[in-house]
Amino acid sequence: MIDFKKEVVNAIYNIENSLDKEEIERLIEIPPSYDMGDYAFPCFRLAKTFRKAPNLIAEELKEKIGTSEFFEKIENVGPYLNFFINKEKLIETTLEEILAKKDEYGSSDIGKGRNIIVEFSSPNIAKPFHIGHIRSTVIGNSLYKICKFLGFNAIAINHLGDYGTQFGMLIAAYKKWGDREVIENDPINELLKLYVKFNTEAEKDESLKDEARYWFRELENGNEDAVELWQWIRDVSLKEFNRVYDLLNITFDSYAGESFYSDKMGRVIEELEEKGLLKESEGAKIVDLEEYDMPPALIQKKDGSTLYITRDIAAAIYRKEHYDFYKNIYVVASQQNLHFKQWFKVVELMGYEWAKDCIHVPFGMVSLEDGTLSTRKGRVVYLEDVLKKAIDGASRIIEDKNPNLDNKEEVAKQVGIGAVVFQELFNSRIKDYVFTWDRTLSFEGETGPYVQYTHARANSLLEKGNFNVDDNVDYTLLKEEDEIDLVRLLYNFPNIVYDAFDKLEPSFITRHIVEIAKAFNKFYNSCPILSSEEGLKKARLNLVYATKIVIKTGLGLLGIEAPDKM
RNA sequence: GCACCUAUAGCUCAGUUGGAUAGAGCAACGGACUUCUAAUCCGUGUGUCGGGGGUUCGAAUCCUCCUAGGUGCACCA
Repeated sequence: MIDFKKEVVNAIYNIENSLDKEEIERLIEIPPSYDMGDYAFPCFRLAKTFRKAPNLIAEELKEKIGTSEFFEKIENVGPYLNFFINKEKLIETTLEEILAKKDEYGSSDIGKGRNIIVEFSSPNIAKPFHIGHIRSTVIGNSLYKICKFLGFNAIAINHLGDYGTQFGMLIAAYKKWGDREVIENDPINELLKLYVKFNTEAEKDESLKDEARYWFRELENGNEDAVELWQWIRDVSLKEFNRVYDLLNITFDSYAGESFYSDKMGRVIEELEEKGLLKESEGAKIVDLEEYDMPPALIQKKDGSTLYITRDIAAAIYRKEHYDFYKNIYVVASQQNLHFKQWFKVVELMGYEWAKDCIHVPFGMVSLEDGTLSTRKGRVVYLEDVLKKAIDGASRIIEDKNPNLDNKEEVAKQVGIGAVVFQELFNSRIKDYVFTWDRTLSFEGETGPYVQYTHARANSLLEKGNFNVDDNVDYTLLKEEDEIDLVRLLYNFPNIVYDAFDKLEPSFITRHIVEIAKAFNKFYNSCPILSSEEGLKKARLNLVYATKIVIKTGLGLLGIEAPDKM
């Protein structure tokens, strides 16, 4: 595929060698509107070296630059040198590339032979899977898919919260009040009840907390009774979680959670000791990070048991040894910024150069209209309910608009889930947001269903037009502004995918495929396709086909399906 | 108290490494289905880009101070 930006760089470099190619490339920008050009070179930077007004420089450059087969026009406007891409070349190179590569369009092999770990979702066992968990789950899944698409060997790890003092509480509570059968029937809710009851009782009776600590220690020491109970609780919880993962169509390569590292902590503590990093403080063992303006990292409690941070360090070391990762990515809420900063620093102090390859991908909080999520205060929205309501909503609309659709249930599921996931990946990760049913169940405007609908429309055209791939197409017939605008967006798709990877920001892709859908719908409304004369019809159908491919690929990278009919 | 994050149209948000007139969706109003799926398209926008100061030829974007909201700061995860 022709790289037009590179051609701009070459054209400028050939006549002006006071700047190197990298610098020219950095300076090139995209004008605010297409009628000003596709690329622009601002001459302000040269003004200093030449001691001349930038608009004069632009004028001189224009004189010298001549013509190029890649650009139909090069103009100087004020201090800018504007490049207008040769549209015929743009259309031809883009559509040929997409038709040749199909669902590989936008992919690459830059990650070949490299392992990237993406840790995401990581819910706590025995607690409900609620709307607060959706972000890590959906963002992580998308990053995982993006990494794979770029050729990396991506590894999805669900770092289950299946360990810690809370399990001591659960075991203690179960021993006191638990009933196996009742729990089997509705595991999460019943376990949650036990957990809540334990907490309220513990407020009255301090000794309960000692009991919890006792049971957690027993669990760490391998007490058979405790381990059996823990395993059972883990199993029933995971079964519940899997219902949601199935709905979302998400799978993991590993469920090695906190418990997996329970026997790998001793080594970390010894190593920290050997390297002289561990200090005794108030009976606990810490790594002092004062020098780095951070509170100390608490590695071991005074009762000898370990903490979250110890497990994360042990996990990172294990992963480096086991997967030899190129990057080790954690999709975890921004509340834990400090936690990650601390233990990344500890790993660095241990002398591991790969500390720099550990990356925290933070995201903002979800709250409800009446306040922050709080399981104990009953302010909770279950993720499964959200997904089911979205599916119901999609179902109703299908009944209304397309009651003769074949596989209505399947499509309702794809559209409903698509709406929720898309909404989740539409804004920058870092923003907090308030969950509202209205927004989640909206299927119009910049939404998942809008993009899916566009895809279905494209597919319908291809079916009715009996489209089949044919190399003998005259792309020069595509002259309409709406056609070219659409092609421009398709042309940029690979760059957008790369940016999404580079910034670990799936919303770049979400926004771009919305732009593509908008451009397509505009084209659809302004250009007749099936009723055009044969040559033009063929060229337009190829454009429709290319659009369908890119939308489907884009949605796929977000973890959203693209039904052919809806 | 200290640290980090956020602040752009009535609402929800884009705005790429500073650059040419700050853009979408929703909501509101008006228009387009006997014609390729109207979950669509077209039209209508008087924004102190939270406020002050600074750097720069040029700032929503960088620096600084302030304001508001959020989050985090030792035995939970």
